[in-house]
Amino acid sequence: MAEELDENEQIALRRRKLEELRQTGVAFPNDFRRNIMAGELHAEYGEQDAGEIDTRNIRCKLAGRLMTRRIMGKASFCHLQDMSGRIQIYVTRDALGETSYEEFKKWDIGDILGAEGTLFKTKTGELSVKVDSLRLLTKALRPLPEKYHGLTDTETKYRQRYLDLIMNEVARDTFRTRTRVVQYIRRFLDGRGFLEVETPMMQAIPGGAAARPFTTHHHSLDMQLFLRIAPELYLKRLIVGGFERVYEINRNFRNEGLSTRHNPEFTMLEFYQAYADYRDLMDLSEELLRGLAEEVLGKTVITYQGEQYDFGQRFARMTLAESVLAFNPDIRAEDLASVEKLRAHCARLGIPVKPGYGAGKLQTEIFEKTVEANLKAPTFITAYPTEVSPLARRNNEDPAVTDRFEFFVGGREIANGFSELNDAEDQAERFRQQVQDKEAGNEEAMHFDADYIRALEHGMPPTAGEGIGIDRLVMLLTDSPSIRDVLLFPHMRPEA
RNA sequence: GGGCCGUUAGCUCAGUCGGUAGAGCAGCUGGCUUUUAACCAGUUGGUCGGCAGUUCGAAUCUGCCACGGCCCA
Repeated sequence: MAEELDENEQIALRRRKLEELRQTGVAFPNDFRRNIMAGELHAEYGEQDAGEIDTRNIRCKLAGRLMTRRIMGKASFCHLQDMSGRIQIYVTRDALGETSYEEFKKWDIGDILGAEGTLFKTKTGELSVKVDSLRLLTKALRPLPEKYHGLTDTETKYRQRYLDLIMNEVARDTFRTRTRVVQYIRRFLDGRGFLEVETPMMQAIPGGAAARPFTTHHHSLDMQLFLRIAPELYLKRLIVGGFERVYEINRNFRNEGLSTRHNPEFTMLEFYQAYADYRDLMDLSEELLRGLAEEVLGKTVITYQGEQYDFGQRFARMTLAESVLAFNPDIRAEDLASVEKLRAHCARLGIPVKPGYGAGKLQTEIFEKTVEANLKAPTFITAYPTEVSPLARRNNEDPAVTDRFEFFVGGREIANGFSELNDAEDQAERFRQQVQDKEAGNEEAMHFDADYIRALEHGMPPTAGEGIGIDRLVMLLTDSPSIRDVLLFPHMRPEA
């Protein structure tokens, strides 16, 4: 069914202009070649004085979108915008000839032009190109948002991201920063001997996290498949295979609600290092995050939504139990071992609990409700209960907790890492417990992955692994309040 | 899932007590050869998110729905 496009007189007029172009020649030429970009001109010549620039007679060919236009009779000033920035062009009837100049005056803001001319500086000192040849490369049929306020409508920014990118420098910066974040992480890990790999996005048994998966169907195999919720179990199979340091930066899919922190698909870094433990990874994380802040912000103090977080200082470290006690004066240390006492505390705090919850799960619930949001300064929380950590290695002294940490800043979880469980028999037992939970109605509980157990039975070296949520990290580094601000195309309901 | 707020011209926004809708930008016409939110004069453009209801009369009041935002679960 053909989509009904909204039309107005501005669009209709532009369509008529395009029709004229079709009649008189190639309406969409592709033979123009530029030899420089706006940003390069500013970088090279921005500081030079007008006389010097005139003397050097600098010729250039530019292409970009017409963003502004000031017509003063027989001369006009415009700004062309390309990927690197904007440059002013000076278009005159004398330099262009009467016919071309009259054509130019019929073009519209938003059109894409190719310009050739000589560099100069105006009397106000703006670097500009005096154009002697100008071509319309692509006719824009729809008008751009208003030049001064730009595009501010949140919904349109997300649905028509290209408009946001054309109009808003902040949006362009955010997504450039996102790319730099990922580039830095790759460099960091590559430099430490990690191998970047790709593992299945479609899995027969979704594993590696506690989450509801999306389902899909393979027609020729006639089987149900799940979009992955995590790459973890595949990456650890690679560790078994002898790839002792691997990482993957890719999408995960979790079937949960949307919020300022959740998108159904999101990007995760996971990396695994053999012959290391969770403490090694905490050190590594600190180094990574500190270097990343320096790389993209040029400093280690991050300002997020008016608050400041210092990545230059050593990050705080405390156990989950310690943090629960620190933020809950009403809870005594001995209560943490008692399911009865913990249930009472949950009731008092208004935390809904289910019958099967043990002490570890109850502690974690209390942690999430009362501690998490308060972890503003960069903090590692360690010693997560074994009950909520089915893939993590038990602590040698206290088998009720695991050698695991999560990293928090600004009250938000950014990373999750642990010494990996490489005891195949313990892992099998943990899976059985998960299956029981699933049968008891927990839709986020894990499946029993016999193939993964078989891999562990071949022997996985002692290994530590970690996941870092790239979107949340980028939010932090770009001071973005919503995850949608760091996703080029966030998930939206269909338009009405 | 619940609460609150929003949806008016291509964009950014006004719209009083319910009396048939305005501005700026953009567009169109004319003027203008160093402008930059260019300027000056004139001017076109509306399913007021959708559907019902109340009313002599609804952008405005009521209900339902859609989409978006924020908060909570």
